[in-house]
Amino acid sequence: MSDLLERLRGRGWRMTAQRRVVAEVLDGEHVHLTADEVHARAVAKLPEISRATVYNTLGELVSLGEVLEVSTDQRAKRYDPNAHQPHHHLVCAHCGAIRDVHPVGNPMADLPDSERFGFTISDVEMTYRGVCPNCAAA
Amino acid sequence: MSDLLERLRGRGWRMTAQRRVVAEVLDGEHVHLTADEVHARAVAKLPEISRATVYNTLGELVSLGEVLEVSTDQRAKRYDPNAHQPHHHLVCAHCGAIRDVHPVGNPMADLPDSERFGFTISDVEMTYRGVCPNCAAA
DNA sequence: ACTTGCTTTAGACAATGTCTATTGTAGGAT
DNA sequence: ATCCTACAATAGACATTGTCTAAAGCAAGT
Ligand SMILES: [Mn+2]
Ligand SMILES: [Mn+2]
Ligand SMILES: [Zn+2]
Ligand SMILES: [Zn+2]
Repeated sequence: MSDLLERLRGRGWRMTAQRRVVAEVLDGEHVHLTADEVHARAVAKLPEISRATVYNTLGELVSLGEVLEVSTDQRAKRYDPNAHQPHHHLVCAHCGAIRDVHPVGNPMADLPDSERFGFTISDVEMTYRGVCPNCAAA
Repeated sequence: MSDLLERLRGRGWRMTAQRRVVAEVLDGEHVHLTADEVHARAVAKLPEISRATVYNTLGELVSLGEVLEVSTDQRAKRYDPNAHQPHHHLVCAHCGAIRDVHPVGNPMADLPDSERFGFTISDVEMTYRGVCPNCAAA
């Protein structure tokens, strides 16, 4: 994720140990951690990092478009580093596991004019729900 | 909404003034109130109703399948009496206005097997976002 | 090395929701 | 009509998630 850090530095981001560990924690595929999960993992690498800094940094990464906020349940928001490839989510109703998915088709086109109520629509968010293989086995 | 009350009584629901006003508040189309909004409107009809009772009653109505919980933002959950007609939502990104919508097509079929990760999928939730005519005018 | 403005921090505060112990009451029994 | 009792309502403590503030720390340019 050092290309992310380079990009951020180029955008005037002051580089600190705290910001580096938050960026490191958010690396990977199908990563959708809550702020407190990010904090717990960041503390493992940098014990003195505070909760406020994790929230601040996540908020900045979201503003910069480098991380997405995802709400698949009504609990804590989740932070998704897969911000550069549009996608939707598949969520296990039992354990909460989240996978990135890419349905075919154009859901925008599926909403008739008569159902648009004069809105200018810019975005559709799809959440598939079901039971993951792990939970089905148990 | 007295058919709802009849149905509930038939299911063994003890009828109280509090439950009646909550059910009354939840009557209508495109109604998506938060628990505290329900409480405020219930208080107007029955000043002594408590916040806990509103939460309890909403939770029961959800369990009974008579009201849906909807989360279109990461703020408070919203309670939707339109529980018997499957639908999705169109949300104004500016003022939060919510409309019930019925897109055509079958979004379940739009998720290829290779993207299902072994899940047994039971449901899809779609949220269209845009700007409502009111907010566009201003 | 110095300076300065950005960053971090602890903890107070806020919003939303849950739980508990007590009091009240709906509706059936008499 | 009155009584009983299990179910419901209530106040307020508590929990979770997130925001804000004021003080202290520090990155990076000079
Ligand atoms: Mn994702
Ligand atoms: Mn609805
Ligand atoms: Zn699962
Ligand atoms: Zn609007």
